Amino acid sequence: MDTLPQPEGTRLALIEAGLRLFGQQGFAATSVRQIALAAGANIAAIAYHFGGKDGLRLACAEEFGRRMSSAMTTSPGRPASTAAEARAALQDILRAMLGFLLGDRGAGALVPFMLRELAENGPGVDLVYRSFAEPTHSRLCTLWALASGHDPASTDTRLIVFTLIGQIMYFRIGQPVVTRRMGWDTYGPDQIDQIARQISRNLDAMLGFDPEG
Amino acid sequence: MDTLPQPEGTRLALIEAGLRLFGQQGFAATSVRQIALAAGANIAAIAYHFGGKDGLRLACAEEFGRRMSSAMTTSPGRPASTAAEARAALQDILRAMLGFLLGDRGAGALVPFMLRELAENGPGVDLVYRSFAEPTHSRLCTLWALASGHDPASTDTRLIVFTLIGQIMYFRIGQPVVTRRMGWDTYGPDQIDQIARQISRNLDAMLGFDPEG
DNA sequence: CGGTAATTCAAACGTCCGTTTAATATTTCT
DNA sequence: AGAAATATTAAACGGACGTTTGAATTACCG
Repeated sequence: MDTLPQPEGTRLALIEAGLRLFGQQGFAATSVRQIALAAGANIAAIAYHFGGKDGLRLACAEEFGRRMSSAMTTSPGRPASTAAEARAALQDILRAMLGFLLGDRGAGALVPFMLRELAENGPGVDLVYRSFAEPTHSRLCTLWALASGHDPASTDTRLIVFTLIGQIMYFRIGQPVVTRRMGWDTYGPDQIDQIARQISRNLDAMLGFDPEG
Repeated sequence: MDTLPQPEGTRLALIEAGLRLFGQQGFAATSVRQIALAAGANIAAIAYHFGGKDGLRLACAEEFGRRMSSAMTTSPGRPASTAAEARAALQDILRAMLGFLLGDRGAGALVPFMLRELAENGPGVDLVYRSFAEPTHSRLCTLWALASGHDPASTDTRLIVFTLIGQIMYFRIGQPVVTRRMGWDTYGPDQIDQIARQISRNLDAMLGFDPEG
């Protein structure tokens, strides 16, 4: 276990192809030949650099963690100290999460890879947890506690935050169901805005905040 | 396209093994040999009865739809005509959905199969939609409209109902993340109750209903 | 420059995949 | 009972899989 330097060259190309293809098709349904072809590398390069297909999967999870961690730390937002500021920060974070999960820019192959790893309960779920789920949940717990006046460490607070996250995540995971029922063909900016406004209203309601008053 | 009689014997055994294994491991990661072994049938039986592995997958989706439809129609509940009744009916349905998705009884292999098919966007997603997602969403829209006084067919109503569903679904899909963060090893009756109470509180808040008053 | 290590490559490895075959067993019906 | 349809079986098929091999190439460094 060394310090995980940033990969480059063939290594990086293989990891990026793996992130994309594993995310699109799943681990079992993706062949090493397909990955090598997409990366412009030889088939044997996967065994050479990562020891095998499973090793590449882990390397992809590590790269996911690396990029996600840097994405998390570069968007701290201004610190909230009052309940009103905390509520505003919650709105901002939830909106950003929705854009990250549903939008087509930025996230790229990261979100599909994460959801696959989660659904397949693969070896990358640990890194998904540590680099994305836990930090996000923690920040939201702190802000919720500040905005609502409750204990940030209580069971109820942690559950409430999961209901907030779940509302957002489902619009991505259940995308084929949602778009079909809504009569949309994809999530465009307008659709994302509509969803965001609804989630924002839900948050206000859960906080007992009346935006009209 | 005949009338889809209930399968029996080898056919049924293969379908049940397929529902279970496809749900546990995913379609691509499950071999026909494994299915035949689990069903106590010969390998060639899959090709004989269903034309191939893909045919078995479709047959599993049809069986899923059959069981889900019957499960949906046998729990109509008493019809709601007032806002208070509608709110109570919403609480009941959401609680039942949570138990169905998180509990270990009844659902069996159906829920994992459904979630896999959804995650892989497989050919069964259409049947999942028609036999589960659409009927459930429709009922909830009607009840929400009655409970809140809004239009059951409006975009906002349909979105709100998806946020309700998403809160519940995420506790199943994100189970490894949730249990780890909550310090639980699984979802027991106590944990499900806690989650249900929180979702119930959220619903009340979204309806502008004050349970203390 | 020469030598050593690191990397890439075409080719082949053995294994498991989904499917097919052809023979046998079972059921169905006259 | 006997013919016909249906179902099950063991065995083999060609192909794709992940991996390994050993030589060729490239990069690094005294």
